[in-house]
Amino acid sequence: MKRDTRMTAGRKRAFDKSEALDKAMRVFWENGYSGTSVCDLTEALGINKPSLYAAFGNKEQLFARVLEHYTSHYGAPLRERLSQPADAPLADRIRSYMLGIIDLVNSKELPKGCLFVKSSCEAGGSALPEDLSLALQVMRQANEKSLAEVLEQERKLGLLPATAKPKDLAEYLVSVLYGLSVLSKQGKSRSELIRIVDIAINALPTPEG
Amino acid sequence: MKRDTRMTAGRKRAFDKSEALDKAMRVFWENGYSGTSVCDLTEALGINKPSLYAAFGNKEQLFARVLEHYTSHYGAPLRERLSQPADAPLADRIRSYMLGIIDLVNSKELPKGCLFVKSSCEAGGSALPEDLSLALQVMRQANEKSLAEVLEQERKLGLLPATAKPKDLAEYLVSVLYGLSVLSKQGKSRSELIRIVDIAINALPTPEG
DNA sequence: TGTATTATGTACTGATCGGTACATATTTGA
DNA sequence: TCAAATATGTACCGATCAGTACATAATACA
Repeated sequence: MKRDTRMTAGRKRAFDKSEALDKAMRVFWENGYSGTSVCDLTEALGINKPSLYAAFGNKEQLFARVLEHYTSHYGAPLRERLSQPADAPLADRIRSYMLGIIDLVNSKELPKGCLFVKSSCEAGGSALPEDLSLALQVMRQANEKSLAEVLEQERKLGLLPATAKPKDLAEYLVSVLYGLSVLSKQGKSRSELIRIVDIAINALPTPEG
Repeated sequence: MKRDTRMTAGRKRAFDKSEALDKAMRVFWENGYSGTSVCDLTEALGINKPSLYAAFGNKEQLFARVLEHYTSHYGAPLRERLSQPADAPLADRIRSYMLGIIDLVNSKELPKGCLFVKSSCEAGGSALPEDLSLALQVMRQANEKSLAEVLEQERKLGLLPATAKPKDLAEYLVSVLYGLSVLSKQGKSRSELIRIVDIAINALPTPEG
């Protein structure tokens, strides 16, 4: 069954599995889960259906791996901007993080918008299998928690007022980011999105005042 | 062909057309355009397919009417909160407007989230017909424009600084609202969403400062 | 009471959906 | 060179998709 790096008997896979995963991500990102057919996927990947099913299980399992791939390769790496130039002002780091999100949801080389937001919008009804809705829920909680933890840390360092509520602030920032991804999907330009960020930053409380 | 109010010969329609439209809206709101089948609709409406096609054309035309119904009956009426108690502070009116949106996207009697945001996320790819994507685009521009016009009016009245950019502020507010609808879909409570609004309001500039 | 007109219910269409059976091709290890 | 194992390509499965033909029922008007 499990092959990947190990060398066992059998014909070699004629396509690169992680390249295929990235291609599949773009198709789902473009058309959504229920808007993507298995034929759409096999055409984009240049493989036949049995190869896809052998490599990834089925459409639902493939989408679950796509979500993993998306967050680990595209979403999560941006989070280090929140703490990375440790001597930079918090507002600057948050701005840098949000600009990173803008470049992700408004890239020329990727579908517009955010796959995670798009999938969340599909969740709940019959369009998305329940297991995938649950997976999204888990990812959302993890993302929100990591953001709130960064802000809590900043508060302890005195870069946020003692009265600031990191969880609420995190949810606010997430709300703006979600909105940016929808606006990007609707055709807004990078500079327009940046102007939104520059306004949104003003809502953050400062230590003195 | 056209009947509606006029009295011509022929069997009477056995269902209320506008009630049917509202029911159809809820189905699309729940499952999205590509996630909703015509059978889903006929079951929810309690009618047969020929009746649906005779009354609304086809799936795409029905969805276009659903979008109209949604904005005119649920979205647009909230906008008067932006100017209505004319003596109330602008921030209070904006807050009231945003709370109205929260109650819309987080109602117990309606599907969670915003049909408009959900549909926008489906747009672009092959999941949504191009004509519907265009219709969404038009609705988005109208909504944004009306919001910006209110803010421009306020600026002229001196309730916003002369340097304020109504268009940018409108896009910022829209961004937060879009985010709220996604967060509501993800399960956030009304009180959590209100806390986000109360933070978001802080980003608005005040005349003196 | 006809007759034209419209709606309804049944039953169907071809196309596409997700998924697979099966024969064939290719690889490793014995 | 042979056998076990894995991948590929073709061709198919039943289910569901959006949409419709057609016979029947009900209504307004003459």
